[in-house]
Amino acid sequence: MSTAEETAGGETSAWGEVTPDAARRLLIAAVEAFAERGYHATTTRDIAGRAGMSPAALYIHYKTKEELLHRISRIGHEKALEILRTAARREGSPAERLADAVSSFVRWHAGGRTTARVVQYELDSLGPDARDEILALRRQCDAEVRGIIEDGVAAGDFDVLDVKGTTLAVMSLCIDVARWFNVDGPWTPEEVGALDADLVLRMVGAK
Amino acid sequence: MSTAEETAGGETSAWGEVTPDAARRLLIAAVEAFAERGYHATTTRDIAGRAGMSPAALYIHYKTKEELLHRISRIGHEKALEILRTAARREGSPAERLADAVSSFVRWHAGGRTTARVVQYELDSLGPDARDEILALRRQCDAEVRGIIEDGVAAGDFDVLDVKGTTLAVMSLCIDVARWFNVDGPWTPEEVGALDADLVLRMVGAK
DNA sequence: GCCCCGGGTGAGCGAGCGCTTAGTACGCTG
DNA sequence: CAGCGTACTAAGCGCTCGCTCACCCGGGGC
Repeated sequence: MSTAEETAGGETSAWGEVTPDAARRLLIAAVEAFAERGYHATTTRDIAGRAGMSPAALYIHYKTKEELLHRISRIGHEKALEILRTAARREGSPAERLADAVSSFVRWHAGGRTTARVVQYELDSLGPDARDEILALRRQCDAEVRGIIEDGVAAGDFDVLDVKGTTLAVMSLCIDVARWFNVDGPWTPEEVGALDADLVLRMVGAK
Repeated sequence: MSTAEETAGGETSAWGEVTPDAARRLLIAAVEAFAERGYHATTTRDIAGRAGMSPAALYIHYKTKEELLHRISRIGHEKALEILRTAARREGSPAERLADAVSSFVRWHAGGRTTARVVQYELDSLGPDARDEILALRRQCDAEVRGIIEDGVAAGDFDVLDVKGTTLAVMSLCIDVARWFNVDGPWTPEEVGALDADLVLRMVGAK
């Protein structure tokens, strides 16, 4: 139950759009199980059990186990894109917008590590069609960040050698947080967000 | 066969210490399979098939499928540690040593992406004892990088707010290469290594 | 009051899993 | 060339997987 309670605070609210209630409970159970053990090591019995239902109940709301992963992945990527888009399109200098994008994106990866892990690392478990759909969302995420960096370069605020490569490095810094961040560790999501935002501003040579 | 040939050039040579020949072939087959599909999605039949042997042959050389992952993970981490240690202990300024560490570590993740993926992302598939052993090696890797950064700070060459956090960010940049690097993509391992080394020097505020 | 229908269950199917066992081919020793 | 150990295979065991099916239960319309 500790995991359910742990995620119940900050993460569960993100799945409010999923209805009916039983389908949402199954989805949340799947996120937790996939994050803990990985997609292939998770059984449908485990997911149903965490949701307090029989194994067969899963198939009333989802056609296959993969559909669960697909739904989670799409909703998660849409949320990630929304975070980056909001930061990219706000008022402010390129440096402010980049720092905002990085710190909020990192906070999402650290605070919602359960979801972020599934979203970032279980892509290869999807079939080709679903993967292609998710990859398109991922490219849009990259494009938002690249856009900010290009703005900074155009304005003369940033000093960047390789915009595309630097964009990828910025994304690496944010995404890899989901791999190492530990809720019981020495940092809060806010602290890591602030630290990484500072490091990214250094990377782009912000004036 | 294309995968076998692809890795045969740069990666297979790293497994020279594994004997006898059949055990090495099985290990290389396992690395490829684990990297492509993940540990849990890989079957022992698949590993044996790639090595041109029957399923039962695997159990002459390895007690379990997990032992294969354990062996791969240990050898890989030892190689990673050796790379970082060599860079950390060479002659030169902290900036030169840090750039060397990052570029060679990144080259290893990009060029040997097959191996690096297994080493960096399949840790949780190991049992508790094996995982603890590997985590100790991982902490040693972090310590080597942190040592260089501390040297730079002590010498007044670097300007760093949070040494521990910056170390983690540097590791993130390197490790995440294994997630996104594509052999058919626009960059060579050397180019990514040089780019990331430059970005890391900016992160630590190298003079 | 009865029917119906959507959400749920218990039991279990076929398939594929990790791993074992009985038997075989082969090279080395005397 | 007999004897033996090592490396390997064909067959298959017991189990668990994703998923299905026959049945059940409770609330709304007539």
